[in-house]
Amino acid sequence: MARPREHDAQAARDGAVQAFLQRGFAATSLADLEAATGLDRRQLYNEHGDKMGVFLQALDDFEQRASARFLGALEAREAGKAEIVETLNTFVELSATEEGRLGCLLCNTSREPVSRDDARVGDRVSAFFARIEKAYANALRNAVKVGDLELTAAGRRRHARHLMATHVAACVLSRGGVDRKTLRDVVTVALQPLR
Amino acid sequence: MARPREHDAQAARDGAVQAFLQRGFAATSLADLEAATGLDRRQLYNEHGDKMGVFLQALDDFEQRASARFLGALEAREAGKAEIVETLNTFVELSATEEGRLGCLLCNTSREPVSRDDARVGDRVSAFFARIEKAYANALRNAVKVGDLELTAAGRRRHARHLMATHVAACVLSRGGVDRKTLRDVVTVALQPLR
DNA sequence: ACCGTTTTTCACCGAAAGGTGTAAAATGGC
DNA sequence: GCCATTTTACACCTTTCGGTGAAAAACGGT
Repeated sequence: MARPREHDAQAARDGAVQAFLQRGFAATSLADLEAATGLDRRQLYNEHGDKMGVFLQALDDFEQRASARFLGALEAREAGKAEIVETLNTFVELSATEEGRLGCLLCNTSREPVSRDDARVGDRVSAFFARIEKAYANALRNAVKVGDLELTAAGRRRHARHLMATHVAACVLSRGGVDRKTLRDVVTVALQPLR
Repeated sequence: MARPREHDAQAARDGAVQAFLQRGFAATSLADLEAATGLDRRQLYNEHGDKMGVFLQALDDFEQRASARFLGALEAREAGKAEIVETLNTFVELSATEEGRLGCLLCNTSREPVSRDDARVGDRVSAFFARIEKAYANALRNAVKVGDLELTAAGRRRHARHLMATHVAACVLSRGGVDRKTLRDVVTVALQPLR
């Protein structure tokens, strides 16, 4: 029917996510995106309309991947205390890697002006924070059910929020260049109430 | 000797800080800075060399003001448990205000590419995080000395780092649009170990 | 009144930004 | 083989970007 696509759509999306992770929305130019995706800008625009469209897609791609990788354990039906400990420890180790130094695209974006200017962006950031909180709430609920923890419903919500804040702080501090030992201490104290 | 200055230097600096708070480094143009400071770009350049110079000055101005306002109590000689509680509660209330929605210039900057590209920027961000940790460490040390708390030296450091992370998370979540009640819960749990 | 010095103002620069028009290239259907 | 359709490639547009040259304006010293 028509000319077949030559480029790898998945690789292009990954490239866009990577570019935005490194430089943010404002500082990533179309030339940067062309280099990162291997696509001509005309193709990017045919698919996503404009730069913001490319960015929104990258936000969604990142959320999907990050959720699968870092929230999957917490969102699982059988998640419990062990999964909470495991997840936060993952971030400690990650902080020492280049990937950790890039931070989280959603958390990074929350500090960009675009998250205030465009509701679609701000909403995704808020939704991601809410999802993180919900994931920890799920694990806490199970932990209580299994008898690993004693908490009221209100207490569970409070702790879920605190763990979410720790999760976010880990991403932000990691990008800020804070060393692994510092993050180790942060997580150790944050996990204390679960002991 | 020469023509006297007509503009208010302090107001101009405050304007620059405000502009960078709202739009970050990359997305703030010289035209924005002219509007925010009331100065012609030529004057900005005569004083600070280039846009980066203006930004570095704004970072320093912000740190000085933010430290005086939010770390002053913690850094005081007589700071203790009460000051820790008071400081974190301040951020909870601040989150409901427009000022809170702007976040912290240093924390916001940590996700900008410029903080990775220019060592002068990255160093200021790291130094600010370290200063926050030190402020909490000071208050914790006093609290132990007075008998309000029981902690080893290592325990104090751990808790100082955790409080620093909570402090930073409060700034970031506040900018991310998280509501006051959520932040209230975060801080409540974070302060639990001090009870 | 004049001079040296500094501030102020404004016009201007090349480069890079985001975005688009258009035609060649590559297919399946007829 | 030709057509309709879609992808690809490249040149090009306007606007805005960060940054600068140079002259006018406002003083104090003499």
